[in-house]
Amino acid sequence: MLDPKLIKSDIDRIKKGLIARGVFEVTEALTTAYKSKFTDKQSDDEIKTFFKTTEGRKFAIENHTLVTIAPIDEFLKLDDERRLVIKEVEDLKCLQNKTNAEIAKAKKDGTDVSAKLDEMKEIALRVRNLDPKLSEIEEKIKNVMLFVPNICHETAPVGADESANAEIRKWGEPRKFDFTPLAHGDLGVKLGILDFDRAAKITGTRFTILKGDAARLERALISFMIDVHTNENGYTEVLPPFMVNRDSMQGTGQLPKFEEDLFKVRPMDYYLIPTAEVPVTNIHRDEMLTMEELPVKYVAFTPCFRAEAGSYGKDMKGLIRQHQFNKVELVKFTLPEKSYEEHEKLVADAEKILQLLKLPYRVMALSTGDIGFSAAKCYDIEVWLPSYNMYREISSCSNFEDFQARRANIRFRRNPKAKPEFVHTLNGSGLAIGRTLVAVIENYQQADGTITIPEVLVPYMGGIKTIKSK
RNA sequence: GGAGAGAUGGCCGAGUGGUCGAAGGCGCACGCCUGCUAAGCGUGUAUACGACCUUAAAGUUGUAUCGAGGGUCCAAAUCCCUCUCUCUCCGCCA
Repeated sequence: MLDPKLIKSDIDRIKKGLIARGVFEVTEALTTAYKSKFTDKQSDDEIKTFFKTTEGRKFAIENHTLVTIAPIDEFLKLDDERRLVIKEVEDLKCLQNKTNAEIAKAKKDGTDVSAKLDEMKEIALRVRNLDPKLSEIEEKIKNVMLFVPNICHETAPVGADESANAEIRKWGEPRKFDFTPLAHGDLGVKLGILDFDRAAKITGTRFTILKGDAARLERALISFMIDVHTNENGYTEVLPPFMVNRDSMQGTGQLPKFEEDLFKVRPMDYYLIPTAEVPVTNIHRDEMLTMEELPVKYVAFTPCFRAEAGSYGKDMKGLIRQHQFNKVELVKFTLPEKSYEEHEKLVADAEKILQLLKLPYRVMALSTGDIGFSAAKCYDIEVWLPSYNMYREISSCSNFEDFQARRANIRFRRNPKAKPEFVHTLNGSGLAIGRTLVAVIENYQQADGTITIPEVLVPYMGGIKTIKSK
């Protein structure tokens, strides 16, 4: 059933002109035209007029950013229809209720009511005809709505894809090797601590067996990260279910749009979680939080399962892209006015792990074209990987503003009498364990083929300082 | 997996077809009263979506909501079906 709150707030957003991104892929030609024809001196109105005449679609220009407003007309039309039908149905029901009261009274008095009953039968029939019409319209609205992505924050760099991402800061210097560093996959197999072939045998491609010190290192990383986040960063540890129902997936925005990326569990209609974000954010679904509770901060370790059909090249080898991987995830529920402040803190909390591990990284602000469906703003933390000779994503920290809160109905009151408001939700990897393992193996490898254990992990490794061939 | 019991407002709890958005109690809010660490009295106390009104807040009004969905009926908290969840017992299991 359609959640009326969802309709209301989405229509409001759209009326305010805050619309879908994704315009760039659809109208690449327009973007090119836009770039070649206009300079920053042009007024927004001039540009707007140009686009209106260029194509039958409507566009809005805001701060020289092209945004489509195509869904507006459809929404408004459906909304008007909905209002009309509601009015009609409710008037009829009102009549019904009144007549019902009269019938009840008349029956008590012993008066004849057969004439009224006939009248009522007719009204009931009319209501019955209108009800499906209403649900059909609401279904349509819901379908449009659930596919409308979040609106990017004004501080997100504008651009079509990852080439427009902005580097915010860099930490550490990539190490200079006096030998040719191996890729983690090759080194791991050589050391006998990674086994891809047997994993493919027992399950399939894109699964890996960690063995001996690699398995222990994975476990060490998990404990280390959780300890830092709970002891130093103030998060509460949770261990959620690794399967969730459809409502949860819809609440955080994975469904309905990304069904094909998920593993479905039979015989229940459950899904394997693609990230702890799903079960952890949904902890407070349909709940009313109090002012004192906020911000709520959780850290959760879970395996993550991703079906993701497409893949390419180098990532197919090694641990970078797996159907199953471990991750420590940070999730926050905050006051709306605090979410961007908390977002910065969240990134810093994740960065701290890399700093303690002494792994070089950089922080990227994702462009409007690269940000995921549900996020308003997103920072990726990218760790240096010698075998790629580049930085690779190891954490993604997003502010969803009220996008997830609206879908999942997570609210709070400023005081017991105040109107409920939606919280803002945020999450970020803190960090992806598998990729951290890769970064440790590659950055800490030695000329003799051994791997030095980062200092902070030694206690978690039972005092072992080096991984050697057995 | 099998058998049974249950799900009502912030909480407890009545209510087996019509005047029930729902008795009563607790809690909470406001007011009154009272000279004593308190009690009493009164009033109010859900959410959502419409309409009207308003600069806005408020207000008036309609509809829906008694775990969820569907059905019967002129009319459902109440009858029927399906599902979910909780509790008790049995089975199975780490």
